[in-house]
Amino acid sequence: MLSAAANPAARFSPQSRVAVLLPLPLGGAYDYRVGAEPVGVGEFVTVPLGKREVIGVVWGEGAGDTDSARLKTIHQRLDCPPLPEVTRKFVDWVAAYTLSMPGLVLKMAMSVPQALEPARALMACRLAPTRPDIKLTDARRRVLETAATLPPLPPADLAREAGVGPAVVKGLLEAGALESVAIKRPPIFEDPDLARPAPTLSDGQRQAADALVTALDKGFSVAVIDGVTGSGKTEVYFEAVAAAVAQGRQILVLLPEIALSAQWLSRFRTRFGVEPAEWHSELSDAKRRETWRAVASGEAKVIVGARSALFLPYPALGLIVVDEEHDGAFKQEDGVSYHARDMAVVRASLGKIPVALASATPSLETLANIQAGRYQRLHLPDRHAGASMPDIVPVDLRRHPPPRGTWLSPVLVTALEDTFAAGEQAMLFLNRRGYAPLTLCRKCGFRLQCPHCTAWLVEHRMAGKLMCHHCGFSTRPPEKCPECEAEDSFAACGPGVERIAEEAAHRFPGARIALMASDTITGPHAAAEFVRQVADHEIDLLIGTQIVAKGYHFPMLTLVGVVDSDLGLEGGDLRAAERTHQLLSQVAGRAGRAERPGRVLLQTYQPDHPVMQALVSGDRDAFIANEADQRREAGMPPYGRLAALVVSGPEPGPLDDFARRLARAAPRSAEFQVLGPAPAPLALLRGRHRRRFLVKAARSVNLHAALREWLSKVVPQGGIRVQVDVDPYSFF
DNA sequence: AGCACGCCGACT
DNA sequence: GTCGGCGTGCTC
Repeated sequence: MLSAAANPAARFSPQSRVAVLLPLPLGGAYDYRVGAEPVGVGEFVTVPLGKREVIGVVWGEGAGDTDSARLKTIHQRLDCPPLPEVTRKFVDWVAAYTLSMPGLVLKMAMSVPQALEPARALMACRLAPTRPDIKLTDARRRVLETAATLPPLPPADLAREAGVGPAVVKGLLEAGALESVAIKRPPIFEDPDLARPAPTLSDGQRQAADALVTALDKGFSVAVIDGVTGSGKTEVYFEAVAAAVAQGRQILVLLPEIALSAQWLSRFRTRFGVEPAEWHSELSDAKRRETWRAVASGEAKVIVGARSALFLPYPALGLIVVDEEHDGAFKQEDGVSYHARDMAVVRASLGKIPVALASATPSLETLANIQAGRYQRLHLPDRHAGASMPDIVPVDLRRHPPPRGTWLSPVLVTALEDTFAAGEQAMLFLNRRGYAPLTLCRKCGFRLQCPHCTAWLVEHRMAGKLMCHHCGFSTRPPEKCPECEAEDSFAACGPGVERIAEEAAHRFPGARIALMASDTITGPHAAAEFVRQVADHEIDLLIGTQIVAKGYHFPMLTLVGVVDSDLGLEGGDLRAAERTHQLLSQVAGRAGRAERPGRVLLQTYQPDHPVMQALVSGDRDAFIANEADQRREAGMPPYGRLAALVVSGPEPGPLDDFARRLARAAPRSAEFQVLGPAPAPLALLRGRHRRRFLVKAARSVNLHAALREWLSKVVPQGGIRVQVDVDPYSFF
């Protein structure tokens, strides 16, 4: 009855041939011979590969296409929970969808190799059965008394309990008065406390929360929590989190930038009394290892993470929440390029569980899915606790221009003065790091450019550097112009946040000003400290880039000024208008979140642009409907499909030859259009030349099959690489 | 990803 | 004459 394929817990007997997937960029799983010990599908094993030994996962029956004489034997089975079937399916699915090597996707699910070693037992001290004849000091007596009354403790804990230094415990261990025993490691992550009182929800919130809770028992579904900033989306999904925990399931909450989400964590702590497990790129190796194990064993119940947390080996995942689902940070661009929101939906579907997408400005993709009836919309129309929506006003820079050499219009300056006079806080938003985006020579017009990229060097005056925002290149400002050798001839062009801070400091000498940008915030702690300073009103004016737009809640913040509302509209990329609308809505949502009404001033040269009009009127739905119509007519996502193909290489000549050959091999039809090759928007990036193709396909064609077929026809060589991005977001 | 093999510059 | 630079290629 039970064939290997039908039985998810298939085991393979000694000497049989199995496929082992290795976390390496290889075309697929490799076949190995099972050793003396049988192995099960999903189990972690070590295998020989060339001269070394690597950890892999038993992926299924061997393919059998390798000569059995060449087959090597599995070395050993590792003693840790097998990779769950749904995780394996997910790895395969993502690899197929993104056209990337399955091993690279597996790597995302494995994190650190040490995580797979058996957990080291924790050493603890207790009284030895017989006390040797030793000199008893006060400190030693305290330690022995403490050890007699408490269960065995690790040396450091015992020393702390006894109020002595660690050396005393060490001395007693060596003297034989204490002995060490192995104890079970205490759980690292405590279960959320469900007995804590839940906040009172509004009727709208209650309905949405009930819908999410009901969905927990009904298999796969997608719900969209669509509510304006301040409408209490987090409280709503916390109810579903609580219900899922009560069922003994695990919950994954994806945030766009976990390292900057101190406020989210404190809300979680308030609601559930414990810390959730965190997963993001800045975890230390030790933390990463113990978190991975706690997820794999089921000990960690609630995991909050960045997009990579999707690939953790959850044995009992019951709910996924994607907060700020519209956020571009969910799209991974390098390596395996995937959109975490879309993959979260896939993961939920494979796991037959519900997923909730939350946003004040849902993406067009998500809204299209609501319209098509695939996703259920849970609408929260009002700000809770009586707060009203901020008043959004455009400031026409043609009519109220800032004085020469400055960037704040008199209208905005007056509003800021009024705000400070009323004892309230303000925020200025400009999505541009550094002092000035471009530096040029006044004598000859030479522009300082990155030597490795097609990009200007951005002056960071506080750091005393010129930096490339694409590759990290940084240099001291040159003494004289590299072109005409003129001295002191450099002029900063345009504003960055540092320059706005300079202007504000000059304009409002009494105001306490803080600058917040990704390069001035060095980690979660710095971000938390910043947030605290603003929340405690130690800051009057917060000036920042994108990161101030995130879900912070500052009750005294009543004025938001957007320095350059038109910035995101440049470049004419597909999502420019949608993205600008989302970003500015988010920024605007920072104003007036408590009982004080908020005001938002949008400095713009295009007050009639549909994006500005939509923000001013608050009619998001009309704006989106119009965007959707345009996309539909152009056959663009979500109504048509896109893939970007970037070919890169060290030399432009051979690269162009290769690109031309690729172009000639392209299948072309009305349903599958290939545009390019064209120089990629960054024609030179990190020293590599880049050319780009754009594939525009109708939903009716099998995009993946066509791409695979196409790419198989031309083999890159000479250091040339082909990178595929299915559903590209940014066009860089 | 590693680790090999392989072909051109500064050392004993 | 060798030691060693990292470019290309393979690993079941």
